[in-house]
Amino acid sequence: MEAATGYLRIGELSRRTGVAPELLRAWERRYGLLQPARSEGGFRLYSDADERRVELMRQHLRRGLAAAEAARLAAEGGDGTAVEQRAGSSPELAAGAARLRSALDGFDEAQAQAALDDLFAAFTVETVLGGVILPYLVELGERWSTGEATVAQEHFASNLIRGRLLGLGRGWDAGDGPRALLACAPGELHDLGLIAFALTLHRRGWRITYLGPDTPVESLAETAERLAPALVVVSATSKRRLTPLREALALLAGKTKVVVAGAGAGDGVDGIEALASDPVTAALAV
Amino acid sequence: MEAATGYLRIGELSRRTGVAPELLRAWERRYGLLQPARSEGGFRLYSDADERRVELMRQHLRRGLAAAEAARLAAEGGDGTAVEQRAGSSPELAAGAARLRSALDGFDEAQAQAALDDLFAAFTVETVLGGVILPYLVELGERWSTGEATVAQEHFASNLIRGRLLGLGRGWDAGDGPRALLACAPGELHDLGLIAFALTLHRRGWRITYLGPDTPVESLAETAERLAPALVVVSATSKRRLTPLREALALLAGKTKVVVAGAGAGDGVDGIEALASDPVTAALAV
DNA sequence: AAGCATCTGTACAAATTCCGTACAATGAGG
DNA sequence: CCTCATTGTACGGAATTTGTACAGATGCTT
Repeated sequence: MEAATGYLRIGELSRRTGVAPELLRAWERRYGLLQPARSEGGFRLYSDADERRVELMRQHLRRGLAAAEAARLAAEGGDGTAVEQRAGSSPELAAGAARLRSALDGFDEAQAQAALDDLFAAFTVETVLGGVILPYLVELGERWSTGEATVAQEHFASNLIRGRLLGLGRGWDAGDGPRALLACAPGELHDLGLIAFALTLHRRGWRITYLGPDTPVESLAETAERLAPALVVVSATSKRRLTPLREALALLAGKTKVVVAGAGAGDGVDGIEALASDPVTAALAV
Repeated sequence: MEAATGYLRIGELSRRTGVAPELLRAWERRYGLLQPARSEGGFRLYSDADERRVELMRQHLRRGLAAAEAARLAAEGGDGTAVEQRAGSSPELAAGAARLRSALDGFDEAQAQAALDDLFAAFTVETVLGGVILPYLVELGERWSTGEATVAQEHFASNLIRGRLLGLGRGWDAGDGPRALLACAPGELHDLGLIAFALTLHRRGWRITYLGPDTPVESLAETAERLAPALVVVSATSKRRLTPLREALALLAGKTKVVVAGAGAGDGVDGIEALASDPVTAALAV
């Protein structure tokens, strides 16, 4: 990290951020995004905060915001991640998350269901997924890997949440939108992230065909052949679940658009695009 | 904090929702579905709330509602500004309630069932009962008493809902919890509140014996004698249905615990305890 | 002083959006 | 069968937004 006093000139900032100098000046002039100090001779001297603002600006642009709006948000220092924004701006969401967590940790089904009820009642599905459920699952995974959480806990929580999410997905293959075919890679059992992704897609108008965890490639290919979906998504938490599928997926990708998702997707496999790690943001990007 | 809402231009909103820009403008002009802010040059700037409204609109369209109707519901349900939402308003639950109400008012059974399907899929029984169904029944009663609703409407809605609730109650006699015996007072025909109460009790582990509307005291006493329930509940919407039963109930109360419920229960009758007016909270209190 | 970086101001072109109006398909009602 | 309302879509000229480019002058480093 750069020292707080380390001032950058425009060329260096441009190199670091990948934004052309002309554009940096345009953003300053048009939106007041940056207010760099000046050297004696008039050169712009950017601080670390300026660099952060540029990164934020780029994030917002990548998500499709207009430059003017992206600049407005970036100038306010708005954190780019929807999760933290929402959790930070809403004590109710944080309270609901805490309630859910303590109920699940204590194997208290009734409390957990009630907490989920309140959350879904007060917030949109996307907000609850991205702001509570997915973060909880990540945390649970970490606690499991460090031995803080038991297998039983993980199963209890997963099954309860899976039931709720599948309930939300009722009728998700109806309608007239494009169809998406989703499945976990062979051997992969963690399907909650994929379900969250499917839910978000459905709420954007997609029809969903969900094959579930541990799906053989043949089944996937066969189903894809029959349904001719607009998109096929394969999810895996580890890269080693995907590498054996390279050839089959490449073959499939010749006919339909195929993407990989989940922590194992990395930057994509053999030219097949990878989705963002956060299912909700990923769905918005499709 | 206003920062949470990033403003989208029409192209990005179109990409995210899959609705053509022309159509977004048409919905705005024809139904006032969206009221986007404007950039200095006149470009539309949509908020997160607008995006939610479009999603809702699409959901309603997918279920076969006419565009005008879908827009009315979407505007109603998605009305919440970020602030209002955080205050505890409930977009999903409210949207479902609006859909149910509109379907029941229009004698549209399929739509009503579909709305109930979605509600029960997304929320627990208690939440749907307490948050949608019972409030709707109260409102319907008021509209009926002011002449805004017809008898036919009230019957149609009651019967449809009764069918659903009794369906949920299938097998509520099984289990090994304490037993509750429930009946409406003689002359009393409104049993939906009592059914809601029974459902909630059952989900707390109770076994239910339900005698239904207009139950003679003798039948009640007889059944109580035979089953020896841990609790007997008598429901009535008007006090005058209960007063003739005072002696019989007092006799019964000597052997088992007896409570009265419903709007007619008031503060209790002759030392017999009354339940809270809201069946769901009442059941939780028992 | 040479060579490169940066400054200000203006300009431009591609992409996007605006608005009003029109049109085609659909279905309900007379 | 005809009429009419509804609803999704299309067109086309004008305006806006936004990334990029250029010119001439000045600053910084070797």
